[in-house]
Amino acid sequence: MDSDQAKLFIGGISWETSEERMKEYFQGYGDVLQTVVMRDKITGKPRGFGFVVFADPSVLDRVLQDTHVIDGRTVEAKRALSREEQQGPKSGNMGSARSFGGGGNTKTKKIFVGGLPPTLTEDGFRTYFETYGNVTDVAIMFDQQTNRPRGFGFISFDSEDAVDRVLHKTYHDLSGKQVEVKRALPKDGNSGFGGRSTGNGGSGMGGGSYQGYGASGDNPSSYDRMDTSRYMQSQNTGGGYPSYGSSGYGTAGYGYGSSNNGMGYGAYGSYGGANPGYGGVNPGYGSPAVAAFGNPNVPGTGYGSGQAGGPRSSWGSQIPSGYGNMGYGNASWGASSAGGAANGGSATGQSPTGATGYGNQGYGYGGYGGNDGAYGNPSIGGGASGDMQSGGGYMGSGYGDANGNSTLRSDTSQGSGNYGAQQNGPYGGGYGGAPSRQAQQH
DNA sequence: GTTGAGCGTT
Repeated sequence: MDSDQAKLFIGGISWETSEERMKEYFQGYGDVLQTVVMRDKITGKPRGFGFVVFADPSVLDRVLQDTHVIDGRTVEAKRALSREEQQGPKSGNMGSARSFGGGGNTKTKKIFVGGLPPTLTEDGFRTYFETYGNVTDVAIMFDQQTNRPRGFGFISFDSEDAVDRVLHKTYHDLSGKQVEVKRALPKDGNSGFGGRSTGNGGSGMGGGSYQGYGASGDNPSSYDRMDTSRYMQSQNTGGGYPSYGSSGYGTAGYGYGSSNNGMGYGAYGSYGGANPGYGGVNPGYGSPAVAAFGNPNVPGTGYGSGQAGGPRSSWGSQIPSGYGNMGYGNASWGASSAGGAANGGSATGQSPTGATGYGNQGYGYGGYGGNDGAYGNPSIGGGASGDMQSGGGYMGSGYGDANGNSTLRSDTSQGSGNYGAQQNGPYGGGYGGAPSRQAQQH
């Protein structure tokens, strides 16, 4: 993030130190766009650190060299870590992500604006942004109960250029107070592939090429079977999985059929290719944080991979949280981040839909070499990561249904082909059932 | 007391 380049973390500050005080202090080095003192959200007690954002990154060097005493405490200034960095340094390949982020893969023309002063009106909001282009929509969010401003809002433009212009700067001076702009997260998981940040997230496995899939693979037809995506976005209770798979890429050819229509898992499909008989088994399921079917014998392979559950929040970095990670079985996938990357471009990082786990396999990821019997092994305890769907019952039940039976919630009787030893999960047996043709051929 | 927090409605 550009703004992070000029942002410093200030640690060890006094509990008495305010934003104002910090600003006064650091103003001595150059223009300060913003200071913030972090407090406990509940108690309001200062946590002893904060951030300062300078207008000009070049002053950082001086700031970093000096020692600083504010309100009687010697504080420590360090470069602020981006969230990506916090999760695990990725040898600085972040920069390359840029071309994706700003570029043409973005569909959303909506901007999230954070840090709004409570006094700001929608008029003021709009007026400011109109200088960047045609504003088509403005919204300042209020708490539904208290009716108090929540401090953020949205602004929509009619052109991507305008959006780009706005995003060129992360901080905007709106009637005296700095606000922060970011691309809005697409609210519905399908639209958009809008996630920026390209999730080069990890893996380093040529995320670029995935992006390609991410973008082009979008198969609109999948929308047809989804009612309102909004609806599905909510918990997966009961209804089973919405067809996350919006993807369905490769639809034909890859056996991604939507054989499970209605039932949810739909599009997953398999890749059956290399592993006849496993037809149904498909990485990712696109389901949120589904742990992959790991081969228990391969520790470290990333079941939940990616950030199952996503640490803290994905705001800010908007990293795709690795839905649909596959990584099952094979260590070589292990990285699971492979999954993350694969989904990367499209994962919204937020929406349970979207982010289908396209069967990476078959796309050159080296087979999943997983060992066959492993699937469904009850010991996997798979669900692990699934913080979104508690219970993680996915596993347990044999997917891959060799019968090509696409029935979800089938009972054990479907068994023959099921690898799963038990039917723990609410999702019953053999989902994945996918495209029978592959599963059965042979 | 040392790396935040925020994503809707039509």
